[in-house]
Amino acid sequence: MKRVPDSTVRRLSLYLGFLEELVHSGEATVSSDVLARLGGTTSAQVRKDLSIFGSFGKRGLGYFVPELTSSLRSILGLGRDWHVAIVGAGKIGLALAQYHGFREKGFHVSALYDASPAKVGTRLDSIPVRDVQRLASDAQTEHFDIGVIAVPAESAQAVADTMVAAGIKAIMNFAPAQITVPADVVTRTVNMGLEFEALSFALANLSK
Amino acid sequence: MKRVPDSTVRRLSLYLGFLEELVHSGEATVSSDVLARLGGTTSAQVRKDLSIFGSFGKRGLGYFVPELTSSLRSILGLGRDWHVAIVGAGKIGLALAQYHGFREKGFHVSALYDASPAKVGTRLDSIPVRDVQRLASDAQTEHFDIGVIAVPAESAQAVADTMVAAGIKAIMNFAPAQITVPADVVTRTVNMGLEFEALSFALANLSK
DNA sequence: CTAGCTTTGTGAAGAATTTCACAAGCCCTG
DNA sequence: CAGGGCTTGTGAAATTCTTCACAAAGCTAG
Repeated sequence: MKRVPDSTVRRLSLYLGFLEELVHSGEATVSSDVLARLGGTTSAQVRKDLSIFGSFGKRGLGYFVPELTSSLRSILGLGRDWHVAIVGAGKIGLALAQYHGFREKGFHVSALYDASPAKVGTRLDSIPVRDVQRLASDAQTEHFDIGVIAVPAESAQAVADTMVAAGIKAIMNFAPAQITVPADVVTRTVNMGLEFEALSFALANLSK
Repeated sequence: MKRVPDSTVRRLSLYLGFLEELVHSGEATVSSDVLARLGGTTSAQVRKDLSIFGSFGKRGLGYFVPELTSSLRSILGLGRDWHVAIVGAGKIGLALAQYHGFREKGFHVSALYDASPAKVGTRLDSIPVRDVQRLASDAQTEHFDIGVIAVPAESAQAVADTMVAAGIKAIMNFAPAQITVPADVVTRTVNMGLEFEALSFALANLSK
């Protein structure tokens, strides 16, 4: 398939969010111009983004909201449930495990791991916290699509390695560390420190 | 000043992280090639990134680690403390308030706000949770550099408006919502849902 | 002091992404 | 069913970002 810019995927997710609101409010159609305004971009950009995947609109009319919504869902792979294993029952791990927005989007937290004996055995919202050493063997019976790293930077690479060994092909990393994985594994790192530093940079250079 | 690509700022933050480790391990100099390898980019990219801000290296030798570290700190505006006000004492708000990494980077959480009477008046790590209605008046005596939005999507825009009214010029938004602010206010939105959807897209299209 | 090795800084080339601009298609009105 | 008004889809242009490639400069050894 044609290479899809990361920025496009990001925007498609945004459009999907708006479309879901539009479905809710009963709008039948929407134009690229309206989507653009909601998403802070241009109508040409919206059309280009969509055109990568096909032709979804009707000239003179726009896009049918329910149709486009389900097309985007399918493009983004949201038509199914993804099984998520979170490693790290600290603040971030727990916040994610409890966040219901994910469940609705099809991300189902099916397991929660930690290395600390104090946490292993406790429960969170009916999800038991298991020993991270069991991850690889658990993965043979349960299937995990996505692994979430929510541990301190020092252990991030070790956890990533465990996940790779367990056959997980997609890793979301919340640790402020660079992780390396084989080419057939996808990773994304969310580093809040970086975001704040970008804000700091912008503030420091506001006037210039 | 010359426009600085967002991607460059991001990488500079990364480099800074590596440099801090190198300072720690006592390295005297570092080459663009080493930084590139640590950051998963190319040496030319590292040099271009730095060249936007000046000339920091010595030909044939590389960069002096302590010098470059402090240059980057200063470029990123990390030479000083930023006063942060968090609105929303839910999971994300609390996780941020308690995260010590920020304090070390100069981000000082000086106030925590919430709208719920049940939370107002409680304390977290010595930080009292105050009523969000007080934000604007508090801002007249205390100065807040950065506002963090950690509330549900529905109230995000209202909180942003309050922050703008309080004179805050930089907003970090963790709510899954688009917020609009005047042109002289900087915002960044961290939307975890979007990140997971990007992972979902990648998974769904792995083979193609 | 010179030769050889290394590494920076940077124009210029190349690649990727965004914006422009317009023909083609669809709907509605009369 | 013809004309006017919209809105899409898309090549082409413009812009932005990355990579290339090499002269300039520093360091070391002899």
